Amino acid sequence: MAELPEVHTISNDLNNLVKDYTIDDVKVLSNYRILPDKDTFIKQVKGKPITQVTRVAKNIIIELGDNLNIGLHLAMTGQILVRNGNDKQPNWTHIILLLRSNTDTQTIYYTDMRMFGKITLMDKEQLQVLKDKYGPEPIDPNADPADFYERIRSKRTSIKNAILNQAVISGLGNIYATDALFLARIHPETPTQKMSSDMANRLFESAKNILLEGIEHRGSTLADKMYVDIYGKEGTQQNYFRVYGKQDCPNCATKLEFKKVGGRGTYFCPKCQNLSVQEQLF
DNA sequence: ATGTTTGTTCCGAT
DNA sequence: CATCGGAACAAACA
Repeated sequence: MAELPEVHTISNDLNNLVKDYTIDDVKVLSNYRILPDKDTFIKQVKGKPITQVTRVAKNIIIELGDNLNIGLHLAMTGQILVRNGNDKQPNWTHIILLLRSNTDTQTIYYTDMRMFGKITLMDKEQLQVLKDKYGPEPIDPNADPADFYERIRSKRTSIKNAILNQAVISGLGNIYATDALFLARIHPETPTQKMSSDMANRLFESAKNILLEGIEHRGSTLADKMYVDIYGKEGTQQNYFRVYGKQDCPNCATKLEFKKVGGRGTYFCPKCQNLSVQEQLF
């Protein structure tokens, strides 16, 4: 659920709220996946100041200074929620952080319905290893479309599969990838080997634009409401979806096709995103 | 009730 | 040996 725009919104808000707070107490309520292990996590984190909250691809990084970082991956149903101390504990809470500044306290709940996410304690070196796993982000001003093209062409799969591979390009998930392909007018099943540099440029630009739009709209909240910001508020990008979850092409009103590509539900316009049209362009 | 659902990793096949 | 596709992970909903 949490793709780049959602993680970006959460990490920004969290940084604004709790930067320079101290972690007063940590409660772990389940056998959630915590690395290296639960006891080490509690011991290492307790009493540490939060120097900054940042983001690496779809990971939230809570920097504690002293060469220590907490990496949070929300996967599909993870949430970070701020509630008043006397509010009811949210469903599926696994971890509670009690934070304190000179003048204020905050309670942060980490929840995850399906428990696909994980929490990793990392030193500087491990954080670098994590960063190195990821391809460039389309929203990075330094990212190079020509490099993107090379990465695409090094794969032998569908373009949809390739852009969901975070080592090729990071930040896209199924929803934004689907809309990015529509905006670039590229059929999701186009073999990467058939991508022209012009198609790659278009796709890179579309991916950048759709992710920036998602950030502007503070992410997308689907019917299941699994993504909300740290205050429990929904995003609005779902109101701007081009083809994801839609019936008809917003461009030509043709009935959209739906099929599994790489195991993921994929919507596309058979007319606007037509393989043979692309070959003509090439 | 069986089939779906957002992300990632791992295993078997190619 | 490297790479790719698909299953698996867990839970809720239709």
